[in-house]
Amino acid sequence: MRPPRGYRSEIDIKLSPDPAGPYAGAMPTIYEVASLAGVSPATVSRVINGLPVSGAYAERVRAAATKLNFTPNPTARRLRRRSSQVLALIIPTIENPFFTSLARGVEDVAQGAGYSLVLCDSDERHDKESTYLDVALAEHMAGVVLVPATNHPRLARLLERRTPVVSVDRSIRGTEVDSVLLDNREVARSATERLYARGFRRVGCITGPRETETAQQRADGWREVFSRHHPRTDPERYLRHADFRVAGGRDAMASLLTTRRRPDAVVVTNNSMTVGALETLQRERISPAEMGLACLGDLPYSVLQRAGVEVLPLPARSLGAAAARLLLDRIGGAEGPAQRIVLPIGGGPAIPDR
Amino acid sequence: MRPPRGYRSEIDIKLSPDPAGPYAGAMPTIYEVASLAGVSPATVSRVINGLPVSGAYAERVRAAATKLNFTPNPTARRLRRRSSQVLALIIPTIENPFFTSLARGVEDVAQGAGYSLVLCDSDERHDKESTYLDVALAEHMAGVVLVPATNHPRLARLLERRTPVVSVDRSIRGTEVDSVLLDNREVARSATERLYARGFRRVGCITGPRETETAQQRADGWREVFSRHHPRTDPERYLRHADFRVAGGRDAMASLLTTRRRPDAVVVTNNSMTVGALETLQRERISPAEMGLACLGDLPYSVLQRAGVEVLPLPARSLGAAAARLLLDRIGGAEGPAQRIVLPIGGGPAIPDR
DNA sequence: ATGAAAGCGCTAACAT
DNA sequence: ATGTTAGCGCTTTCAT
Repeated sequence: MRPPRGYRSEIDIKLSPDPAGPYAGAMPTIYEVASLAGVSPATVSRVINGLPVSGAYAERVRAAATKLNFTPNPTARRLRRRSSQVLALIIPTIENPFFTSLARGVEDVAQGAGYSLVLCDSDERHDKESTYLDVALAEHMAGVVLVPATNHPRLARLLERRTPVVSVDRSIRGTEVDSVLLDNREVARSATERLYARGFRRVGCITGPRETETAQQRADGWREVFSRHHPRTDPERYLRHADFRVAGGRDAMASLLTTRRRPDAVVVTNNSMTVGALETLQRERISPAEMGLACLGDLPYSVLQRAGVEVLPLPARSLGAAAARLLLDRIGGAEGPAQRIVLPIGGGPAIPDR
Repeated sequence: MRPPRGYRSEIDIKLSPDPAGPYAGAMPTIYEVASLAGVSPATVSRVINGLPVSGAYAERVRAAATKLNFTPNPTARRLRRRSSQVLALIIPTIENPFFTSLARGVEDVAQGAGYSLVLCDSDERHDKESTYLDVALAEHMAGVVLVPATNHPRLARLLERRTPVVSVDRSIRGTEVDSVLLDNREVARSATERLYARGFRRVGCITGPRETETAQQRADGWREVFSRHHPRTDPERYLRHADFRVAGGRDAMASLLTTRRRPDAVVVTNNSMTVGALETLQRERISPAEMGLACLGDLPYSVLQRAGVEVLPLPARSLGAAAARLLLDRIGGAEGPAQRIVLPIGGGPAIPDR
């Protein structure tokens, strides 16, 4: 029998939670609740956790807990249970609205299920991502939603410990984890076709890094349509790889403008690069009629109708929500091979993205 | 003497970290490191924490720790120390780039000092904010950076436990906490003056909710300049209160357009409402020459030079960084009355905001 | 159904 | 300088 801080025997009458006591600010523990209710700490624990306890006891414990303003200490709980009610979400950058939307989707689902969410910004860097995965491991997080910064994230230790991981937006080579993806090829195809339908004659493409899956797939979609329209032209002449950032889009557009027989429209495969591309067009005073533009993904803080930019919204929020649901299923013990969900793009998500 | 999992007496020869053992995925503990190094757990703890240990021992412990891939369990540590290396940042919405920029500022400083950051989205709601504050308390966070959703956040319990709190961007009525603010009045004044300088004759204003401090201060700045130009006009006729969101800006601009002797320019006091205002102008086909616009804060995903919008950047990132520094000072034990830092707006922050 | 007690992994007296 | 040990607050056998 140990004498924990604040423990009171049944004889002790002074039961008030002396608010200005020597340990002002200390949270009450189950021991204090137990002695106030006249039961054992174990019984308090059972009540908190919804295990079978006789009605009378349960009531007394609840009353005591309320009176003392008791909240179970999550740290102690986590140490003992070796698990927590916390999910990690690792995104490549918090400053791209696509990922903040995705985060909202994850958060909606997580919160609805009683989990809290820790948001981590990997800054598109393998080392930071790795660090956060270690944190998730060390902190005994219940699961991880990951937008991988590379296609070989260090998941080994996490998976060894059977912590569920779901990858979103980008897939992971080799490792068997659930993933929620977009039909990138289809969305790029559709964007390209719209520009041709609007009457443009030669549609170029600005996509992301060569080694990035989404960048490749989107380029593939564009290439397919382009080659149909220009069977004799090498599509690579009209394709630029940038880095998915504003500056990259700016430079890539500048480069396309100097191409011999330059394109009269461009598909830009993400929101940030579109902003850059527009900046270049503006600087060169090239009107929307001279150079058409399609953007994959929303530009939430832009007002672009006037500029005639063809925007193809991507269901970022749904992506996050679907990933979170998949993760919660696994946490709940769902077995079976890794799932691979591809979200429809045109179909309109149940949860609107803005 | 207890026999912890994985504990090995000095006699035990089998010292390899059997990777596929019965507890696959279990993290090594200081006990395992201790026995591998042939020292006591306390010594391991001392080495980890940089307390004085003889060179030879320290070396052996480090070798053992490396070999076992040991990481101290943060949960156990937190339980024991009653404190953690984690900061909370509570923002009203992750979907406004102003706050994500601010978050980057906090993160930069936090990470530099070895703290991790938990980002929470209060959704501008008092109840969610309150919940996150409770989480911060229960999780023994080292400190909280708060963009208050209301001017009376529930800080009592946190402060009772002497957890440092810094408010950013908005101040807190009554409570004595450090705060980092902008000179909202000045920035609004400056925006208004620019529009008059550009030749507009009657500059209206769209600001945030009546009860919000920043909304009031910005409106005050506008009112001051407006009244100087129109001493006989009631400024309230040219002021609209909205909710700092896109839809609010849209409606407020629509309302201003129907005003008798309507304004020929408008100061909009945040980025989101500016987007809404622009949408209305576009729909009504009102050109930038007919209706001037100034926006308080960056519009990172917009390309607005063409639209002639006067953008006044706000040092969001610096705001976050300054708040984090203040917080770390307090965590480090800095005493003294609550500080109130007002960041210069025009002066150009040391850390650029994009 | 309830209680006693061990122990999650670590740190901090205290003893040596 | 190093080791022993109690205990942070909780959950969970194991008895009763």
